[in-house]
Amino acid sequence: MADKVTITDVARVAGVSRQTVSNTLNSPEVVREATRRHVLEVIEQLGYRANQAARQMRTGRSRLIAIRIDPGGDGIAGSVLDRFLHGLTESAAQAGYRILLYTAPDDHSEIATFEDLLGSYEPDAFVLTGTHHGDVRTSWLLERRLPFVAFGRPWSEMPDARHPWVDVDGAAGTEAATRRLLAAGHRRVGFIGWPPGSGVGDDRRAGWARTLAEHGMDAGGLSRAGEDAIANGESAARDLLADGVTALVCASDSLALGALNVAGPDVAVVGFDDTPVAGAVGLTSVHQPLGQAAAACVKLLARALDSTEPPTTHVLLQPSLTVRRSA
Amino acid sequence: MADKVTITDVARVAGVSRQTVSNTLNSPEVVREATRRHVLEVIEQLGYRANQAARQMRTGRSRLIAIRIDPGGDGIAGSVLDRFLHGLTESAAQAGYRILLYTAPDDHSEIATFEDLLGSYEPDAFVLTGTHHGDVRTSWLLERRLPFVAFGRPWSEMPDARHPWVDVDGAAGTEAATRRLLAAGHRRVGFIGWPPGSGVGDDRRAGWARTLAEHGMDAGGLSRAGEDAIANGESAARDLLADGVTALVCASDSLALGALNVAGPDVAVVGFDDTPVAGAVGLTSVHQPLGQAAAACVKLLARALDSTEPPTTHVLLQPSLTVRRSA
DNA sequence: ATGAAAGCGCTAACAC
DNA sequence: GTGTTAGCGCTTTCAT
Repeated sequence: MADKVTITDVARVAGVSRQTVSNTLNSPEVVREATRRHVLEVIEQLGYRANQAARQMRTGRSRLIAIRIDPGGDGIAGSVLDRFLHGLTESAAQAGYRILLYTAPDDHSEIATFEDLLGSYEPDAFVLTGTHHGDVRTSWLLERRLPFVAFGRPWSEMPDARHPWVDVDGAAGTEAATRRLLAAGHRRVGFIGWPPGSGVGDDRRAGWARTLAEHGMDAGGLSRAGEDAIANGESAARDLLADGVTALVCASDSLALGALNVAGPDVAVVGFDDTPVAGAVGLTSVHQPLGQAAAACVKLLARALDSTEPPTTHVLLQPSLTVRRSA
Repeated sequence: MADKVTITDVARVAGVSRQTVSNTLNSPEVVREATRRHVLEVIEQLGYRANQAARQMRTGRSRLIAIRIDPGGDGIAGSVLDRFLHGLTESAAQAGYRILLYTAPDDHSEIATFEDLLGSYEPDAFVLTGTHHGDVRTSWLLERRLPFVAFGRPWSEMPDARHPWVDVDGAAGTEAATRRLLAAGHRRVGFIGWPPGSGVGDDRRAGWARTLAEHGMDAGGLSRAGEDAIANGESAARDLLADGVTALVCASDSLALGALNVAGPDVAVVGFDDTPVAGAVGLTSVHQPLGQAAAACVKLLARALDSTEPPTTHVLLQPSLTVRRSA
């Protein structure tokens, strides 16, 4: 029976005032050791849990972190967010926060949702994903000094785009992939990416290009597919293979899957994201430490939420290569 | 500037009392038409949003629906929950609810989380997924008369296991798949499923078996793989193919993927769930209307939350067949 | 149809 | 170190 135990009940049973119970929970150092212990026991025994709504009214803190969930394109990339979300929920719970979900068809609607949420549920912070050049969401939040962290670097030159972020070093991932291909004896290693301008895509391409350069090779075999789709990976791969390329580094598993479809057994292919599809078809892929990324987000948020002047902090995580049949 | 507009501000600007504003929102029929309109205008103009915490304290309703998020096995099935979650968030928002996430390693921990959540954030309802025989979670919630809906039928004979649920007719899905294979001329259609005892798996097998029976064929080509994994699909398929089967209906995309790996181009394969992987490899698969399922869950919950004595209601949705190269 | 008063559970100030 | 007071924003009686 966990029925509505209030702080008054705890105080009565423990034989102290309500305030002492509150202090035991929120400012333990101000309560005498013996009292503290006793109160804690009663709390345990009664199964008391502080009511969030009441606490929120008084403190203005909801202990809620909001994040957008969207069905990612072909669903392949979607699983990345899925895994990140799980890690986020877990890390947040450990830090005493819960995750609140919302959707939005585009960035401007998302801002409208910010306003809605802030006025009603009052989340303490937001986690942004898929940030991009000139992201209106970050500027909106920054202007209002609302706490948030971005999963993804701010791909922008704007000086005020300084905010906490967590990201995975994409270039390091494609570098590892390229190195492996080179070590396996491949001399013509191509890259399939997206059109230039996307920070994430450019970063991944850079890792490939710089590794070839280090080996005194020129980054000739480059193909920019259109948007992230299997069909685009197929046509891009066809072009490069006709060019004499024998190994392919791809900016995503979707593109890699397309490459795999048109590549013979001797062609090596490496994808990016290590999505479930990669495991299913035996595709070697760059793996992102999503659980760690989520934990880092929560850590940064907790820090920003506790100190008045949040220090801008960044965390850049290193990916690893999950090796399978394809390379 | 959307800074803390309270009901008092609206009342002052509109020249009415606070209650009239509250009534306009919660009992519109009790307010005179002209007043109502005016108040609504002021609300809009001021960007007022009722504070949830305050409302919750008074009414005891949080307008929060909680659901567990877990990284599903090989991640392939995980994308099903992902899509469902998105639909749920969207439908819930339309009904004035938000989705709160939590994790739990097992069913018993999940019950502990119920208690925790109920004592602090007080979600109005829970959405359960992956219900199974003798599910302790449903009985726990039922005993305490806590509102919840299960996505998945209660696969149990227990008479008190009566609660709202939404599900997709798995048997109808495998029936459609089997019919298509038969129509394409296949005479030996096998089935790859899981060990008996799982409600979901048994249901999907039943659809295949009854369709063969209708055609006067015996359901000989049956193979029960172990748990849901590609490797198990491979070995099961090998056995059946050696037996002379030319087409395979599978209980999941994971199993189907395994079948595809060992099947020649003339063998037809149909998966289940229409996950992103299916699209990627050209696998025909049974598609579940996840968005509709989510909407139905919210509808059932909203009904249960509004009437005192919640009528147990069920919704059984029909799947469709997404046809691709594999069949 | 509209207004006044009370109180949900909690914690920041301030007294003791 | 502990108890008392007040009030966060809202809605539910009850009076007008």
